[in-house]
Amino acid sequence: LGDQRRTLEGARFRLMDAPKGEEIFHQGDDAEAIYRVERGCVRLQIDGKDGQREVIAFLFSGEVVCVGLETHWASAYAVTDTIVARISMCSLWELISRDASAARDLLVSADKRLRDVADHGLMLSRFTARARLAWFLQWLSGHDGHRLDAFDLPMTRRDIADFLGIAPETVSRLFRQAVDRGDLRRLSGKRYLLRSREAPPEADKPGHACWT
Amino acid sequence: LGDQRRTLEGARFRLMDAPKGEEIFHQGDDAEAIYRVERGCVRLQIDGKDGQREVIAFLFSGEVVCVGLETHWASAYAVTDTIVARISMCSLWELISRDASAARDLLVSADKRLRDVADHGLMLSRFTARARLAWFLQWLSGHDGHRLDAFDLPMTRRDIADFLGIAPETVSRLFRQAVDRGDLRRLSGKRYLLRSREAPPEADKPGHACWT
DNA sequence: CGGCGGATTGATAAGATTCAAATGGCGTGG
DNA sequence: CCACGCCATTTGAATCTTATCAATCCGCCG
Repeated sequence: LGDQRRTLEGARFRLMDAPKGEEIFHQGDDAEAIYRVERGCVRLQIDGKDGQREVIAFLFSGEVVCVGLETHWASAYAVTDTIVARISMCSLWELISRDASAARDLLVSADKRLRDVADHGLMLSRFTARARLAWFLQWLSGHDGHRLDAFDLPMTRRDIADFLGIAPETVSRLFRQAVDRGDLRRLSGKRYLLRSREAPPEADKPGHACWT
Repeated sequence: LGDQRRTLEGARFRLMDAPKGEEIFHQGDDAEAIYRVERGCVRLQIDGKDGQREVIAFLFSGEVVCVGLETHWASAYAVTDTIVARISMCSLWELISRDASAARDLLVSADKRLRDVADHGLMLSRFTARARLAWFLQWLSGHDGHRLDAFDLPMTRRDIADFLGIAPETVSRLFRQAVDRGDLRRLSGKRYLLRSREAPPEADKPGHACWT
């Protein structure tokens, strides 16, 4: 969907439905398959010991879901109604031994995920709460349908909070601030519009350099 | 060194020295090779725009250094005097097309790294500064020479701070507290000893459940 | 022996969390 | 179709952790 050639094209797979909120697999389960998101949004998360959880990533169409080749070390949930392509491990290994370029594609995909997670870590290390939300919204607005910067926010405040490493209340407050400031507008329901970040560079007036 | 069979055994490589502090490769450079640490300690980091940086990981003997298959999206530095095996990209692709199990090993290694980085993110999301240091010390004490829990701390306070996402001053304060509390002992120079975390479970006396 | 950079320590302030309460939206069932 | 109830979200106030700034100390290397 969109990509010229999808990762793992050529592998045997089975399409599966996952209604909103449903668990696709759970941390600790045997990894019997890997998945590719065909439609919708998937949330990857690690559950800590004290009920705390970290949302590692939100995945959209075309992205490969692979967190553990023997045992899943994270859980996957459908954020919206979702369709995933399930590729069993034996299909996967079969493909790899048959087609070296598939192995390469998979490595590239794994490296991309690693990079994303590392960037996520950079955000978690050093960003202020406000910068975190800005980072998230700008990332998201580049992903979805992105017609004229409008985008959907299918995930809950809690999901966002656990992704950004801040409290849900803080997320809420920052949303209000962003709207009040005019950086964010709510169009309807879950649909939002982010003020273009390529604001004219002559905007030297103090107050917000880029609202990050 | 230690592993039954090393990842990427069978690939052509060249051993290279990297004296303490030296850069092995830099973020943004073309990825001409991947590396395997043979001896010493390597630090992976991402440099942010404002001079801020995130230390993604510290790597020890046997671990594969791969952050970017076309362009390095992170930098690698020698924390101690280090020897790395340099495996050029063409050797790598050649190996993969020749030996599917090598591809599998590499995927497993990439997945392990991803898991580590995701765990790192969990720490960055939710842990208090004190829990971060505990997490770090316990991880490190399981890695190094680990004779009787004694271990080396080759990295600077600044490195640790950037790895844990806290200020160097905070790291310093927490070290003092851990030593005062008796959880950590300095043996000599960079050598430390961590109090066994398997403290008798009958230790119900309030004060420190596990000092995390 | 001197000097330089990393490490420590202290005081202060800012940011975010926490707890608690009120509000709102959404789906369900009447 | 509307009313109800539940759960997510919002809002407020107090608190606490940690960052920041600045000064000093220490260890190491030349």
